[in-house]
Amino acid sequence: MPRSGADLALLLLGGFRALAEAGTVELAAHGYARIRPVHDFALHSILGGADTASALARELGITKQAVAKTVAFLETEGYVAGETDERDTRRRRFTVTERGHDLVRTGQQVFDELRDRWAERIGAAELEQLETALTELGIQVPTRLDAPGWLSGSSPD
Amino acid sequence: MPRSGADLALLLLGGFRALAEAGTVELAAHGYARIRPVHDFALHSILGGADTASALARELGITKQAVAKTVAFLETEGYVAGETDERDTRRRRFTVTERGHDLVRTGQQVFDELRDRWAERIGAAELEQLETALTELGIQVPTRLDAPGWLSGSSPD
DNA sequence: TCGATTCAGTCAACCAAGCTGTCTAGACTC
DNA sequence: GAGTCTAGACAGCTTGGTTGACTGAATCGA
Repeated sequence: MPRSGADLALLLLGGFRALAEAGTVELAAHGYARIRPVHDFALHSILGGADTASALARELGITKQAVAKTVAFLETEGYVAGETDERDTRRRRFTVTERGHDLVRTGQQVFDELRDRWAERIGAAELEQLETALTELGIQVPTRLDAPGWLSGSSPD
Repeated sequence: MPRSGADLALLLLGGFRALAEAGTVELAAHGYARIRPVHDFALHSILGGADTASALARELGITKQAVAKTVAFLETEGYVAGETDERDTRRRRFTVTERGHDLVRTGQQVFDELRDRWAERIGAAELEQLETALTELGIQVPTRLDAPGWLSGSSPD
């Protein structure tokens, strides 16, 4: 009995959602409320050197305005600090605060634990095979996190 | 080298997105533009007997208002037809039109083909194992399609 | 060196797909 | 027949993005 392609898609989405939901809950329980992946991504990008709004926009594939909002959140929540670049006063350069580092660390930990729990349930080998399969399919890690395609009517006009 | 939980989440999302994106494109190419999963879901639900706005809302887990918009789209695009229930004139009962059936059929076909293509690339056995693994994890097919948890800041206050 | 262009960032307005809250009106229930 | 429940609609809000117009700083080039 061959399974349907639609079910496959939903399984994948369901899997992601299960992890995501649990992760958000755990993070909130650790005191990191209202954290979305884009925040974590932004922190990673900043750590990776994309430390201005424009650079982040390029890296995250969203507009500068969207970045501005995201970074404003991160700044008011104390995850990043921004100050004007002395060499180029147009720019504000962001650095990840201690609390920001904590968030990144905790996030990693939380998701690793969730993965471990999965491994326990279906076996480490099977989980690794699942990851290998997806990797082999050339699944590229999405840079844009919102609007998962099919969901949000992103038809290419 | 153990992989990270975050990567696993992104692989799953990436997998879904790859299918979803390709599916949307294919559907658009077949003349079904701006179709989102919720549309397909709604059609299935109507076929399954949830043929009023309220019933659809319950089934899809969204509000009546959201259903109203969805159904309005489906109706103007000719996928469903609605007419007032004679027994209960408050209600409009929806039926799936021929075009609606075509869409459902084509959608299935498109996604099955995408799945076949994956099977060719990584092997049918491996793909089935992937599906089995996810199924074993008790991944439940998401009823709500938008706001995939971690993405949309659905923190449980 | 001055003018043109590019680039960083902000503001305002908009969009999409949901949401809540309020309402009308038809249908059951006693 | 009164009260309650249900179907559906309308208005307006929310979230997380978008576009477009703009200011002001930096850089390029004749």
